Amino acid sequence: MKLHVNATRPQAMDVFAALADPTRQRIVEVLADGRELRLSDLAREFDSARQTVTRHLDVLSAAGVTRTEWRGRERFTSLSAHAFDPVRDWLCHYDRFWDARLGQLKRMIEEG
Amino acid sequence: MKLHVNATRPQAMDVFAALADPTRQRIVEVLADGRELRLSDLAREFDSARQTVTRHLDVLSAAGVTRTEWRGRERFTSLSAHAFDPVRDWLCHYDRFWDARLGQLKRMIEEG
DNA sequence: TTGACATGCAGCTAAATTGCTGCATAAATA
DNA sequence: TATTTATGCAGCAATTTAGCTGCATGTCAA
Repeated sequence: MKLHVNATRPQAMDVFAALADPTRQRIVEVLADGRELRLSDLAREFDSARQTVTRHLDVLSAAGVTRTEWRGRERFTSLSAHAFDPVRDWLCHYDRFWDARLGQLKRMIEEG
Repeated sequence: MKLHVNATRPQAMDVFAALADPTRQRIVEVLADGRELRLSDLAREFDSARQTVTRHLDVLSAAGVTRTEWRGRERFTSLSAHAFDPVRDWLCHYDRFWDARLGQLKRMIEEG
């Protein structure tokens, strides 16, 4: 999926799309312990073509979930420190909605 | 996207997939103030075919994001009370990972 | 310099997704 | 009863996605 607004500030929807795939969820899981992994290591781990993993990493990094670092000819990928911030923010947004609704409900009850 | 495990307990991935579409995000936004809306009202609101909205509502309710209530021939949709719980849980899971990593880092520093 | 290795880029196929239309069905209403 | 209304179901076309292969490029090491 294309980035919703621009390339520098991934929106929650991009992160949702990035996480809506089982292979990418596995990638995130493998990276979750903080390791930096090479592209070909990931490909071997998942028993899938290197080019396939590349595409998934493109989606993840476009969504800001992962970061890429080049050392010589090797591409290392790790989880971004702010990987899931958009998701957190998105949840907060709707939590506010719900708090307001609970408030309403409370008033309705109190006022009979 | 098919449900990842079974139909009764939507996984975070199903919710991610459900929220990874702009039309469905708009539906969620419209429902967020707690209203119950009829199918045809939603279709009119989004200026799209009723059958298209039906499909989106199927995805959302399969992911546990919305609930459906029938009254006579009318189908009302509202946000589920636990709409985003899987997302919250998913975040908590990775927060634990990060806490553990911070703990490791702390120990490494303290122990030189 | 030469060979091996890590990766990118282009392109192909199968499957899933999103939008639509047409028609059938069931419920409310005149 | 006949008509309108709200919806479901089936199916079609365009787009996107996820997997693959083949070949080109660039880097390291002998």
